[in-house]
Amino acid sequence: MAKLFQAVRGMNDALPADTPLWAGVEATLRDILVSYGYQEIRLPLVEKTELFARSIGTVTDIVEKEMYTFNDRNGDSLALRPEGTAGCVRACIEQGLLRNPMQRLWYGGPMFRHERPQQGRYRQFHQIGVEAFGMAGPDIDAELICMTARCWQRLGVQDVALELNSLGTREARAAYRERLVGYLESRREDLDEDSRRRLHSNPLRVLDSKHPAMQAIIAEAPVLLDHLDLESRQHLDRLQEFLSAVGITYTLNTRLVRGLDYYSKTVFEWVTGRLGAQGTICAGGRYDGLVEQLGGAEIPAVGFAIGLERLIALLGSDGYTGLDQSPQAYLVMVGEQAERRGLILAETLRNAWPALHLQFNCSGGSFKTQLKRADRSRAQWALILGQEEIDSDTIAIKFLREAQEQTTLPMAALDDFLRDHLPQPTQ
RNA sequence: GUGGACGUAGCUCAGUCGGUAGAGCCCCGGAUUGUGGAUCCGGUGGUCGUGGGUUCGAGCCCCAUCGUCCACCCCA
Repeated sequence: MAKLFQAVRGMNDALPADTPLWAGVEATLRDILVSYGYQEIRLPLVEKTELFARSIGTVTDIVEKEMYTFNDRNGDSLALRPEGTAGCVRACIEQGLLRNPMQRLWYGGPMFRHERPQQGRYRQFHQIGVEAFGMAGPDIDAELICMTARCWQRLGVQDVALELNSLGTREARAAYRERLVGYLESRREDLDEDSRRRLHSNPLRVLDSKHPAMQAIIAEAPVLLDHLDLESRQHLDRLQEFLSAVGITYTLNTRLVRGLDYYSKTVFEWVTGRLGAQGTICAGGRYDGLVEQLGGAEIPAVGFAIGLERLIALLGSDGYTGLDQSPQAYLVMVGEQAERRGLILAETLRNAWPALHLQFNCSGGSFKTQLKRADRSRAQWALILGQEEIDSDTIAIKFLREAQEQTTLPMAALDDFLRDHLPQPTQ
C-alpha cells in the first residue's frame, strides 16, 4: 500500500482503542502524586541545546547523537527535550522557585530521542517525572520510592522489582572511577569493542554491559559500594532502613549506574522481565550537584521518571482497561417531530447534568440503525424519542448492557432516573 | 550507527511447480411495521511497500530502495 504520508519513524499515534489506558494511567498517577503534596509544573518541549549538554553530560550518547537539535531563526541552537529534569531545574532557578527551601514538583509529556526504535523505545516517548528540591536526607528518597510503589499497587502492575544502588558523592565516584579504569586497563585485552570505547568516555557503564564475554571481567571488578564515602554509606543504610520499615523489598544492584552524568548517591530502577530488552518502567536518583552546576544555589535534589509507553504495555498485557470514557446514554430519535425536539432535549439534559455523557444521534438512519449505533457507542442506555413518546410526553429507556426491561417514563421523570443511575461524583 | 527477520484488504493472515489474488475479523446493507448484540445472506475494500531486472508470463525468482519489528549500542 503506497501511502502518501507516514508518521515520522518512532513517533506513534495513540488511537481511541488505546487512549482509555493512557487516560487511566495518567489520572491514577496524577492523583497519587498530588496526594503526596506534589505540584504540577508545565515546561517547554524545547530548550537551548547547551542546557542539556551541561546537565546530562557532553559525552553521553543522548547528547552526542540522540538529540533533535536545530537552529532557531536567530541562530540559537535549540533541542527537543530528551528528558525532563534539565528543563525543570532551569525553570526552578530562573523563576526563583528554589527561594522556597523545599519544592515537590511533577510534570508529564513527550520526550524526544533519535534512537533506533524497538520494543519499549520510541523517538517520541512519554514520561511522568517528579523532582524534589532542597531535601538532602534519605527520607525524601524513601518517600519517592514509596510513591512509585503505591502507583504500581494502585494500578495493579505485576512483575516489577526494585533495584537500588548508590553512586556516592561526586568525589567518591571520581575516586572509584579511577580505580575502575585502572582495573579495566589491566584487562584491556579482554574487553569487547563497546567496553573499550566506554573505558574513558563513561567507564561506569562498562559494568552494565550485556556482552557475555564481559560478565567474568565485571564480576571481578572493584565494587562501587565498597568504595563509598562515609556520608553516602550512611545515606544508603538509612534509606534501606526506611524501605524495610514500610515493607518495600528491593535488591542492591552494584552494577546499576544510570546513564546520566548528574546522578550522585541514591539511584534506583523499577524493572520487569516482561518487556523484552527495555524493561525499566521507572528510574531515578539523587542529583545533588546539578542545581549548582546550572547556576543555582547549592541545593540537593532527587527525582525519577516513569516511562508511560512501557508502563502501559505492561498493564495492557495484564488486561488493564483503563478509564472507560464511553457515553452513558445515546439519544435515538425517530420521526420529524422527534428529531426537532431531540437537540433541545439533549442540550437541556447537558445543562442539568454536567457529568452526563450523552451521545446524540446524527445523520438520521432507521430506528434499527440508530440502535446499532447506540450499541457500538458502548452506551449504557438508549434514550428513545419517537412519535409515540412525543405524543405522550414520555421517553423510553432501553438498557443495552444489563438484563433489564425497557421502560417508558414521563419526560418529567427523566431527571429522577438520571439522579438514580448516574455515578456519584467521587469528591 | 550496527545486525537479523519481515512487508499481500482497515486488522490477522493464506496464496501450491512462476500462469495477473483469497479467508476470517472489522465496516456497510438486508432477513414484515419502532428495537442493538447471536445466526444467516449480500456488499464495499488490494498498482501484492516502491522502482528496476529475468521471463511469453512475476505476489512468488534477482537487484536496489523505502518501511516495520526485534536485538546490539543507549536508555524511560
